[in-house]
Amino acid sequence: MSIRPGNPVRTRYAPSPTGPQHIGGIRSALFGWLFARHHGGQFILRIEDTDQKRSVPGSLERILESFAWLGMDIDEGPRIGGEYGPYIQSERLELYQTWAKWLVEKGQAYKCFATSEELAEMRASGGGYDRRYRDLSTAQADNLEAQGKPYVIRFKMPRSGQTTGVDLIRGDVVFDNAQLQDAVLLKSDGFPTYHLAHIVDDYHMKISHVTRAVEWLPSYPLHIRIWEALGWDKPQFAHLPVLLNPNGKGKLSKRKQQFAADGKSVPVLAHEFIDAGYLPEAVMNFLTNIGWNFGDNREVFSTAAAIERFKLEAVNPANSAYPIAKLDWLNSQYIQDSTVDDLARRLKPVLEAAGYAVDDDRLRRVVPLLQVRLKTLNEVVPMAGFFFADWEAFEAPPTEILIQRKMDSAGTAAVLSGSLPVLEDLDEFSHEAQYSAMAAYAKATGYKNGQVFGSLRAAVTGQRVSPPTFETMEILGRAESIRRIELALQALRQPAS
RNA sequence: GCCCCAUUCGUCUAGCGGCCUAGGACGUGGCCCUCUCAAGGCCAAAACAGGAGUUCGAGUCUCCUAUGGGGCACCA
Repeated sequence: MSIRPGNPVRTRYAPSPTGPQHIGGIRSALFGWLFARHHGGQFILRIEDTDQKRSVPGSLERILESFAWLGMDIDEGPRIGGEYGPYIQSERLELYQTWAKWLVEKGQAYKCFATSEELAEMRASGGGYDRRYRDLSTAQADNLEAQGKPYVIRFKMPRSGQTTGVDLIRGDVVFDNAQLQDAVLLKSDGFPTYHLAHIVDDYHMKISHVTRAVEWLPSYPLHIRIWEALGWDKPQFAHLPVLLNPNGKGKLSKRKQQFAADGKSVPVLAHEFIDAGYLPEAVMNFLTNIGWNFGDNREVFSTAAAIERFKLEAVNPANSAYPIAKLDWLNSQYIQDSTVDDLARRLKPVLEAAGYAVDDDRLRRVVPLLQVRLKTLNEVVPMAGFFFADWEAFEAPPTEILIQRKMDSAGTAAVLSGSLPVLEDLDEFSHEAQYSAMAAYAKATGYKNGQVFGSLRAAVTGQRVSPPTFETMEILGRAESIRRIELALQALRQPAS
C-alpha cells in the first residue's frame, strides 16, 4: 500500500440523507472503515445534502444509530465534531462557490446559460449538452448575467486525449476524454453538484483514500480533471463492488421488498436487521465476508480480527448477489457461541416486546436450552415464550396437538396417567432422573420413548416443537408439570364434541 | 446508442503460470445420532462463460465474442 508518508489514512462515508440506511451503503462504508481502522487512521461521516429536494428529515439520526448498533465508530462528523467541519454540505456552500468562481477565473470552468428548454432540445436530438456556452467571451457572459439570466457553472473537460485513473482494486482505468460531458459544478440555485462538493470537501477534510461504490467509476476521469484543475494533490481511489439482488439481477434495491428463494422477505434496511433478531456481530461478519475474505478458509471471525487483516487490494472487484441465507447460519453461530448471560440480556427485550414479563433467573435457566435452536433472537417467542407466560392461565392444548403422530387418544391418555405416579415418586425432579424413570416406564409399557416423551411435551408445553421435555419440566417444576398433565388428561376425557 | 467495470460450484468465495484429478463455506440431498425442533458427525452432487492466441505448460497473461452490472441529470 502506497500511502503518502506522513499523511494519516482518512476515509469517509458520505451519504445523502434520503431516508433509511440501506445495507449497500453500509457495506461500502464498512470497507472504508475497516481500511481506516487497519491503518490506525480516521473515519469521517459527511452528509451530502446538496439536493434539497431529496433530503429527508431524521436521516442523520438513523445513520448514526445504524453505525452505533454495528459498532462502527466515527471519528468526525455531524453531532460528533472534528476540526474540519462543518460536516454537512449545506453548511459549506460558500466554500464551493468560492472554488467554482476560482475555476471560472482560471478559465477551467464557465458560466452556462442554457435554459431547461434548450437542454431538453439537445437531449431530444440525441446528444448530451453540446457545450454551446463554453466559448463565450467574458464580456458576453457578463452581459447575459447582467440581464439577470440564470446560469450554472460547468467544468471545461478536455475534448480530446485520455485520462488514466488508478483504482486500488482494479488497477489502471483509461477513459477517452471526449466521452465526458462538461459537467455542472454549481447549480443555478448556488448549490454545488456532487462532482464539485465532494472534491472540495475531500481536499479540505484531508481524505487520503476515497472509497466509494463502482457506480462512480465512469465519472472518475472527470473528478481527476477537476482535482488537477484545482491544483490539488489527489487522494487514492478504490471503487467498491456493489450488492446485487439475491437472484443476481440488478442492484440491491431499498424501495422494492426483496424475497429470497424460500419466499422470506430479505432485510435490506439497517433497522430491519435489528427487527429480524440478528446480532450486530453476525451482521458485521456477514457483510465483511462479501467481496472480501478472511483467509485460512475461515468464515467466522471477529471485527477486530478482520481489521487486522483487511486490505483494499484484496477486495473482489466483481459485484455480488446478496447471500442472505448465510446470515441465518452466521447468526446461529454467534448465538451458539454467546455466553448465557449475554444471550439472556439480548433475548429479554425480545420477549418483553412480545408481551411477556421476564424473570431473569428463569431466563438464565432457559437460555442453555435455546442456544442450539435459535437462528434469530425472535425465534425465542414461539419456541420458549410459554416459560414466561402466566402459568396459572395455562390451558391444555387442543387434542390435535396433544395426540401426536403414531398415537391415539386412548394411548395418549394411558401414557399421561401412567406417567403421573412415576413423576410424583421421583426423589429429585431433575431431568436426568425424569429421563431414566420415564425411559423405564416406556420400556415396561411397550411404548417408544418418543411416544411417551412427546405426549408429555405436548401436555406440558402445549406445543409440538419445544426444548427437550425433561429439561423443560425441570424448569416448570414438579407441581406445575403434574398440574399440566392432569389438565391434558381432562381435555382428553372431554367428549370430542 | 456510446463508454466503463466485471465473469470459478445455485450463492459467497480460495486461486495472483506448473502445488488444481480446482480448496472452503452457505444452501441442497443421503446416512448416523436423536423425545420434537435443532445442533453435531460422516458422505454426496455441484464451477474455471465460449473461442482464438502467448507459453514447454493457462482457472491464472492477451485479444475477440457472449452474458451480467453500472454510467452518459442543474441526483448523489
